[in-house]
Order: sequence, then structure tokens, then C-alpha cells
Amino acid sequence: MTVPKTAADAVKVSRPVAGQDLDASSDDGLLHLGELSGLLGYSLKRAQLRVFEDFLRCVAPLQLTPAQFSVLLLLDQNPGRNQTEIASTLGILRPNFVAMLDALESRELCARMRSASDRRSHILVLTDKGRAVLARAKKLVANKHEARLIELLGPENHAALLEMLAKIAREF
Amino acid sequence: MTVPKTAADAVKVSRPVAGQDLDASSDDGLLHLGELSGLLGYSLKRAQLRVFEDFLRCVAPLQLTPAQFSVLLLLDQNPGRNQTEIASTLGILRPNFVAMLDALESRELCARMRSASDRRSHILVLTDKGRAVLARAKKLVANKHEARLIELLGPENHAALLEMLAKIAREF
DNA sequence: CGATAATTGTTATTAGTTATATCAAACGTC
DNA sequence: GACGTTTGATATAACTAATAACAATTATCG
Repeated sequence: MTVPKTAADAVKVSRPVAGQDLDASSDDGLLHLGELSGLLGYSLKRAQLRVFEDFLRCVAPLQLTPAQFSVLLLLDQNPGRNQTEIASTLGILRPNFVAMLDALESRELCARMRSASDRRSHILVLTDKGRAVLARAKKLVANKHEARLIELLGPENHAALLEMLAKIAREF
Repeated sequence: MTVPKTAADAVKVSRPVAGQDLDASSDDGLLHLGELSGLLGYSLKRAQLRVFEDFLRCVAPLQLTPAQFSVLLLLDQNPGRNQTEIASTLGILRPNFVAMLDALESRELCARMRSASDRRSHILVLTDKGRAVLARAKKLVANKHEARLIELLGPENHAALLEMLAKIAREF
């Protein structure tokens, strides 16, 4: 028997399991996550979605996505770099970075300037407006977004979490 | 212990020394991440991508994506549920879940069966083949994927990480 | 030097994911 | 039995991510 012919058959076939109802909910609408809750990737993705969602809310007045914010931050920290360098540092493919830059540039948050030493490449610079928006964004992120996370986890746990995630991204 | 009380509890990974970060790279090709490394969302996404990538590698012989694996796991743990229940538990929108199920069903890993009590809904069941594939996948995930993560972080840190991510997904 | 290879930004295109609106069939309720 | 709701499904639109190719420029090296 590969596929049960009726729902009743199917339920019968599956092991109803004795007293393994430690979790909760056989009937209250909630489903058993089971080993899913032990899967790091699952929790990781779920948490990431929540965090991005909150980021968007907090920084909504400035109309910046997490990716755009990270570009502005990186430009501020690394003046004189070209598109390839910025994109690859952020894990963005060069072709996809073009449209991203177009959007930021059309809002006059940054600008492309032809390099004197290599006329193929564009040196990326923040405009004054870009710096101003970044400064405001940083405050919103720190005071509304990260502050809430730190409050939820506690400062030490928050730091430990960051450390572990960075380690995974670096060494895994 | 739900969430470790201190960072020392939770993490033994090295902490960057103050000042080390100041000029990590002016010319060595590496860019300053700056405050980006303190942004939880950024590390979260980077780590999540790495973990999913490794998951895919480890479970490649079975041709299962993380999302597909999570569906099989959930079906195993929750017999007798319909599409809406499974999809919403996983945060998948019902329309998008249809194609996912089509794929799993075409591989005969699960099946839709009309419910006797409500002829609108499809009761989802794992097939024998589905259970077999799930069992093999669990082993691959545990022995190759999660084992490597636990080795990287240490068992306590790994548990603490899971706990914190779950907390974010739940309460943030 | 000059031919060849490599790099930069770009375009086009494809695949993949996520979201919204709508539909027919079936159900619940009054 | 009429009305609103739910379920699975379809179509479609946004958005993200990935690959191939191209012109302009630079680097390599015989």
C-alpha cells in the first residue's frame, strides 16, 4: 500500500503515538512543529523575516529597505569604491546591483562618478542628502528597531546572538 | 533555562577586541562593514543563506528543499490536516502551496485525499515513499547538516541560538 | 609594441519566490 | 433556501536572484 485510499485509512496507518503529546494542541488548532523547532534553518528564516519586517516598519518614513540601508552604510564607511566592490561585499550580484543603484541615484542619495584612474569603473559617493538620510535612518534603526530586539533578548544575549550569526556566516 | 542569562553562558566564540575594527582594511581589498556587523538583520540573513545552502548540499541526494522538507516533517507530525492548516503553519500562502504540493505529489511523497467530513478540503498524507524519504532526509540533516553546525558553535551555543531565534520569531 | 585575456558596468533574460485578486464548489447559519 | 464564509485552485503581478552576453577599457606578456 503506497497511498491510502481513504482519509480514515491514512489516519489509521500513521502512528497515533502514545503519550508523546508533551507539546500542546491535538485539537486547539495549533499544529505540532515537531523536529522543525530544532531545525536551525527554519528558526533562522522565521526570525529573519520578522526582523526585516520590523526594520521596514521602523524605517518606513525614510522609505529604505534593509538592502538599501546596507548600501548607504557601506558607502559611508568605504568612500572611493566602485560598484563591483560594494556589490560583492554585500553579496549582491553585479547585474542586480545596477537597478539598485539607479533607484538610490534617482533619489539623489548617492552618485556614480567616473574614476580618473580606471575609466571603466564608477566611484560611488554618498550625496549630502544621502548622508542626511543615512543619519536619520541610523537613529531610527538604533532607537526603534535594535532597541526593541535588545530589550527582548537582553544586551548580552543580543551580543551573543550577533556573534554566533557572524560566525556562521563566516565559517560555516 | 530558556535563554542563557549571560553572553558568557551562551557563547564562547571570540569577541572582537575594541579598536581592532578601526582600520581593518584601507587597502587590502576588504571593505569596512562598519555598523553593518552590528545589524542583527544583516547577520541573520547572511547566516540564513549559508545554512540553507548547506542544507541543500547535505540533502541533495534526496532532492529536497528546506521548504519541502519542512512540509514532509509537518505532515508526519500532523496527520489528518488539510492544505490550509499545513500552509499557514509554515507561513506559506495557500495559492503558493498548491504548486508545492503538486511537486511533492507528483513524486509520490504525499497525497491529497478528499475529506469525508468536508468535501472542500484535502486531507494530506505522507505516502510510504514519503515516509521513507523523510527518514533518510532526517538522517542526512542530523548527521551532516546539524552536526556541522553544532560542531562549529558547540552544543550549548547551538541550543541557545535556537532558543533565541525561536523567541524572536514568537515574540518580536 | 601588439595580440590576447580579463575586468567594469550594463542589458536582457530566465528562474524562483512572494503576494493579490478571483473563482467554483462546498459548507454554516439564520 | 438565501447569504456569507471557507477551501482549493488559477491567474497574475511584484520582487529577488542568477546567467549569458556585450562594449569599453585595462592588464598581461610574448
